[in-house]
Amino acid sequence: MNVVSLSARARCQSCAVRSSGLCSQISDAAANDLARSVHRRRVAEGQVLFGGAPRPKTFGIIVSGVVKLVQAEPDGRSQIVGLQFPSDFVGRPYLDDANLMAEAATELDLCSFSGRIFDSLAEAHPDIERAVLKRTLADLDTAREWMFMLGRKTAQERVASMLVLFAERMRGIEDDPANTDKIAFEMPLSRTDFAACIGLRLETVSRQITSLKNMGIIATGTTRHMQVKDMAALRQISESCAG
Amino acid sequence: MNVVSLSARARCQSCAVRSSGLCSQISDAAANDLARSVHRRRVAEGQVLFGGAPRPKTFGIIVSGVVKLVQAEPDGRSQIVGLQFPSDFVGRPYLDDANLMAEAATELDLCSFSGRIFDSLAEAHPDIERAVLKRTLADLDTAREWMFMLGRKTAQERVASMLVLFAERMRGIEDDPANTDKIAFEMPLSRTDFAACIGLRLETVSRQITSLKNMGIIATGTTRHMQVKDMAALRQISESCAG
DNA sequence: CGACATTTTGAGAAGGGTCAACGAAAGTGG
DNA sequence: CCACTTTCGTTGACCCTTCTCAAAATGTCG
Repeated sequence: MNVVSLSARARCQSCAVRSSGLCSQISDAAANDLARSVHRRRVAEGQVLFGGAPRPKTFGIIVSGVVKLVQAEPDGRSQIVGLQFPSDFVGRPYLDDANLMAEAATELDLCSFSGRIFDSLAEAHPDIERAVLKRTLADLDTAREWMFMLGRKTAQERVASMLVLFAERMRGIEDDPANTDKIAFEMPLSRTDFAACIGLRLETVSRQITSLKNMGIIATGTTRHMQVKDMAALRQISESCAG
Repeated sequence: MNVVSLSARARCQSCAVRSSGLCSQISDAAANDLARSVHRRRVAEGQVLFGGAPRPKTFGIIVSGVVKLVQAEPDGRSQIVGLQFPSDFVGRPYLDDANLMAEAATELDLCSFSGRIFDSLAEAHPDIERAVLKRTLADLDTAREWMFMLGRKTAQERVASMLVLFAERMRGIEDDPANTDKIAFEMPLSRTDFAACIGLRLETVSRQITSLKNMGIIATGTTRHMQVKDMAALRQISESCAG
């Protein structure tokens, strides 16, 4: 069994999120058990991880890509209430029917496991539950800052805030970390999804992006390519639109 | 020590939230340890439980009253991002400086304990941590439904939603549970706080309440007294304002 | 009863929504 | 490889909801 567990863990050595994922915050014993139960899989953009009718109910840690959490109502309105990035945990423990849908916003690499396996691991290793608790508390903090944005910020502040978020979480693909003022990245979301994140219509988002371009703070190449030219200015706008 | 723990637990027998609080969802051993560490106290309206500068950092379970969680920015704007009612857990484990403030919206009865005690109890009893995890996940679900409201609902839907929430959580003081269509209760929040919950100005809230009164769906006595005359209609409005 | 805080009502302004047209990019099939 | 369709993003014009500022009304408490 040591052979199995060692080889399972060995695969983790080359994992892109080994130092920041949930798995890095638990005991070796728990990490070994987890590694043995996990499988790497690729998920196509648009695929539902949980919350859809047939309920695949996936758990996992994102290795690459972005997941959107969508709160949708029968009348067609929907709001994106969370985004999960590489190293984040995806899943809703202890509840079969969350009124919430998780969908791959981009193609994903997922280190995934089933709900049953999560339950038995949580039972055997309290430190896994503690790590999930810490992540959940952090998600709650994020959700509450997001609520401030939805309740109180202007359109321009919202767009700037979201661009700051993306710039911080999507960087590293082609950037040197030293250059913190100019950041280029691929937008993980369509304009429609972008708007659904910040509680606006896509036309409004488009206008605000144009406005930021005219101010010289950002530039866009092909549709999804975003270039922040003055991160400091963007941050300032994200906090107060007043001038 | 059994004498001590028994007498500590004995006090719980008369507690108003003994059957719904965190303490009812953990093992007897954990509940005994918790009971021994806890003290009942009364908190005045407006007092800060955590997040203020001198940082009292209270943990506790609400026995009576309402706590508001406020996300405030330096420029003066603030958004209420959560409300905690009797039997809810208050506190932010594992983080000294949440960017968030918890304040007594009404006078409170609190079954409280310190952060240090929480840490040692969590260490000794994994089931306490599991119970907190479940509460936190439920809080996250609530926050995300709230986000939908802030991002997508109209003023009238927001006011109706919040009244439904209050009606559901403030009832029981003078109501028979059989009569689910007419509910009377005391509003735990001022108009200003009410507005801060749903991302509107207080004038807009006031107008919407007037409008609901004119529709015959609610009635108000003195300022804080609210009477829902047609709960079904209120629910319907809370979900879609369309007509 | 009088002073203060809170709530309601009013009128006007503005931010963002809606509808519609246009342009750009990407997939499709010959 | 190129027309064709389809999807996605941008821009424009107009309108409606909500915000803002101001005043009146109501409630609260000494």
